[in-house]
Amino acid sequence: MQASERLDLTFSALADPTRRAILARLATGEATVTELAEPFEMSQPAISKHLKVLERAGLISVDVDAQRRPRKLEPGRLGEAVDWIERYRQIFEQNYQRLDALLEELQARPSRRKRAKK
Amino acid sequence: MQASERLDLTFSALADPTRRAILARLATGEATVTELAEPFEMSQPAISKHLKVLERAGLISVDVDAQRRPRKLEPGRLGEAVDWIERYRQIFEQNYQRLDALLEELQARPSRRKRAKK
DNA sequence: TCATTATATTACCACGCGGTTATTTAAAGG
DNA sequence: CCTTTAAATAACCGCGTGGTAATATAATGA
Repeated sequence: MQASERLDLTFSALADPTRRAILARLATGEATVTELAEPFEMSQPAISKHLKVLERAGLISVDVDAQRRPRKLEPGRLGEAVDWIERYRQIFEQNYQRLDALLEELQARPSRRKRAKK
Repeated sequence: MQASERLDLTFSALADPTRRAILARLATGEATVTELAEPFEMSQPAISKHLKVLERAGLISVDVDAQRRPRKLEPGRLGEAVDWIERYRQIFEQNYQRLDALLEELQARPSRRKRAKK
């Protein structure tokens, strides 16, 4: 799968508060569908759908234990998401440093602007 | 606004490849709607919609310069998103450490399991 | 004043998402 | 076997999203 597709799936999986709560719960250890459904005012099929979204995003994985299907967190994709964000924050910061230096220079030696700020 | 709502808006804004590309572009400096629309095979109103999503999420802000409306990156919300992810990665890592220790202990002194792995 | 440029807004459409209830599948265990 | 338990699947619904084309708004500048 393409990196961009993976980011699509990861970020849209993280965009739902129920799914974030599921991940938060799974961060403390694996859990079954019914265990995960219990704290929510929501049907079991609804939770199963959310879990499928999280699986497609590669954020969780399934084990098999009799009739149970315990889920556990798979944090690799979270890392990719953080990496994407941090990359552009860094570029921005560098740019901001330069802008800052430029502003200081302009205060020291003010000159004509290309377009007036209205 | 609630922190959870902000995360909803931030992550769903990041879930679209066009919007991520826009943010990547804005990380290198501010740009107008038409400048942003140019590299995409997409109409100007489509880009304006994407920009509105990014604004609602607080990821960008608008300046006024004559008829132009240059957008610039507002990286604070990206920080909130990273913080959320990193928090649960950390909890998971700690849990994983403990699990690791437990597994070592089990190998040293194996005992009855509660439920067979089938 | 009038044409041009930049952007926003409106109206529309197809599609996917998040939820429901009802039903089905699969394994466990008496 | 048959019942129970755990989870998945199907069918459905309302709504938001991502796109379009057409039009409106706003500021510039000749």
